[in-house]
Amino acid sequence: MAKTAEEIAQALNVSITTVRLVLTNKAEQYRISPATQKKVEDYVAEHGYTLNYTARSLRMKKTYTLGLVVPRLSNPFFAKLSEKLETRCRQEGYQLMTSCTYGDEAYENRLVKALEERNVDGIFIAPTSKKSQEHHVKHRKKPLVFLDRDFGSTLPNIAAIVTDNLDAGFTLTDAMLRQQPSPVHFFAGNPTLPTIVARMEGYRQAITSVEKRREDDLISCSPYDAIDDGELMMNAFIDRHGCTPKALIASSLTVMEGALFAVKNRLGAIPPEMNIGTFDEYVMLSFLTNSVWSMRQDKEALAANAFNAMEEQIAGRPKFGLQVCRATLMSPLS
Amino acid sequence: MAKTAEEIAQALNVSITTVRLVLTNKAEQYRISPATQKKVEDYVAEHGYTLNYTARSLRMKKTYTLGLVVPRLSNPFFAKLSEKLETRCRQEGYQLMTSCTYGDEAYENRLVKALEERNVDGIFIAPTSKKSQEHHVKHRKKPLVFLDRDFGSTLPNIAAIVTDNLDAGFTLTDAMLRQQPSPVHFFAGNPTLPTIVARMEGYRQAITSVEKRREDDLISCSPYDAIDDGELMMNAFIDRHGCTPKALIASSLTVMEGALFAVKNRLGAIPPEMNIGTFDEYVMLSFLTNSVWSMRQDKEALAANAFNAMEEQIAGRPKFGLQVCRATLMSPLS
DNA sequence: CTGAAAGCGCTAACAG
DNA sequence: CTGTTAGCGCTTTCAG
Repeated sequence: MAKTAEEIAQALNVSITTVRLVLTNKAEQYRISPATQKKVEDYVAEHGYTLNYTARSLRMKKTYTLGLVVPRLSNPFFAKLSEKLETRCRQEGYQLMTSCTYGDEAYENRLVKALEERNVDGIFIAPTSKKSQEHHVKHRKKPLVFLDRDFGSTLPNIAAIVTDNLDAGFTLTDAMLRQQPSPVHFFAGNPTLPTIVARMEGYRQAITSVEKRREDDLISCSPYDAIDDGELMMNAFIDRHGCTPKALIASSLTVMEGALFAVKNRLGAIPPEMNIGTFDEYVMLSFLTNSVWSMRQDKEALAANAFNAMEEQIAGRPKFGLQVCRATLMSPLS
Repeated sequence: MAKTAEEIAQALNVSITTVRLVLTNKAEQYRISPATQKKVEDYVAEHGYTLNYTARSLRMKKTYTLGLVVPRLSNPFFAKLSEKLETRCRQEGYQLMTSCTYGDEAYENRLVKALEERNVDGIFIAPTSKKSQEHHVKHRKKPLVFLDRDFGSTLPNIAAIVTDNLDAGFTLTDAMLRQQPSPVHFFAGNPTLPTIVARMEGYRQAITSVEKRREDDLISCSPYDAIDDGELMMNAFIDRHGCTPKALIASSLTVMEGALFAVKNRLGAIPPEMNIGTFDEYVMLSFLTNSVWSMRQDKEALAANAFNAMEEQIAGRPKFGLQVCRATLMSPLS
């Protein structure tokens, strides 16, 4: 068991201060005699010393701990994002505490409260709804950075880092239309999410230039962004049209998984001529014989920008506003 | 900003203890007068109060925080596992701090040290190597539970929760052989990992009953359990045999991803007649036209057992030893 | 160069 | 029923 500074001091018959000075590498600065320095160092080398962050935090009112609240880690996008963010935080000496909301507002609020009680220095949140986002800004006692989602609250002083989903939606749709001009359908899971709204809007902008059809024929919606929703939409589609879409964009990887799952169940296989477009790429999608377009979100940049925004807020010079990261098109041709 | 107990006491002209008693719901027990009780409650209702866990932790020498150290969250298995574990911890009032090692021993040790400094009450680890596992048990100052991997250290008093990988390897191989008796190949990423060793051993037991071939012809190995390794093994296989395996088991989902990626790159598509077997199932794999067998690990049970083991250690009545959870076969027929 | 002391907000024990 | 006190291990400030 590593000792506390006081224990070391007693064992060595020097004052606590002296010990601390060498432990915090201020020995030179305070010109501790090399002899005592060595004494302490040797003792530590043998018995070890681990700084007690709890005590330190209490005194300094700073825990070097940050919170991250995401919908679910089983979503590969959030898994990757939190991986990146954790690495970045650690580089700067911060521990990250990650929790999942499962899309439950009330639970999300409890998570945030739990993090505040733990005196985290700040919290990253991918909020579930506009309501929950506003709840957080209204009750915030800590630096707050919204990640991936910003519901465009009317409240001021919000820092949010998101992907340029409108551009992503447009670019994706446009690329698919170049390949095959016939209808490209869109399955939207939870159309209240700003990410989805933006992607749909990009889709619309690209589609209306070539297609005059009523949107109802092209866009399916489902209340949640879960695998079941993708399944439901696909089943409804097949029931109605008697076939799978010629080309399909899903609003998220999860929805695409549900949709393809339904196809596989109904038809026994995924028709290879069905063109697929999605956000949040995942290797396995490319194993299909289908042509797959996907927008790769820049998780690295999202994490880096989010951390920077957090650091600035912690330092007391917050830079509020929306920061946008671009996604890049992964096309089946390249 | 929520007040501290002392601030409330001053504002209300009662003693700190009185305030704390009602805050900790011990008002009844100590028969605080309803009047003062109400006074405090009203004040809290208006101004709020958030318990300072840092101070509490310092005093109680207990943080209600646990650490989790895994190779990477971008591995869907660990993402799901940490999701389950986080939920379970929270149910019991614990916060979980998750970090990724990226398979780096030195970094892993630093992560554990960082968690100890934060005074976590215990640490879950999926260790990178036998060496790192032994390092942790040797230097442990906290309850320790190994997750998913146990290198079978000779040191005593280890608690580990793992999947029955030998059985999983056997069951998987056996099922595939029933379908198609010709050679079933095995791609092993990082054959020093106990999970992989056990899966290979299960494979061997199943295979030797029907096949007399030299193992070299059937098993490929690569030093790491990463996507590149799967790719390398597949490329080598194709170079040597001029074709893809008739049936392939990969030691992990990651390796399978790499292998299929190589196939797709070399041949333009995954030959549909290639039978696929893997551990750690993932929906998307089932979208292939290939027959896919997979062993579904019981992440729920792993998380629950790990948490229980941790709780027992924290309570001072450790139950050491290996706890095994069974995986279930997902066959293409069902 | 080294030492002493205050105090972060809480819990626990004891004193009225 | 309510109040006082010590002390968790650290940082910070002031005194030698």
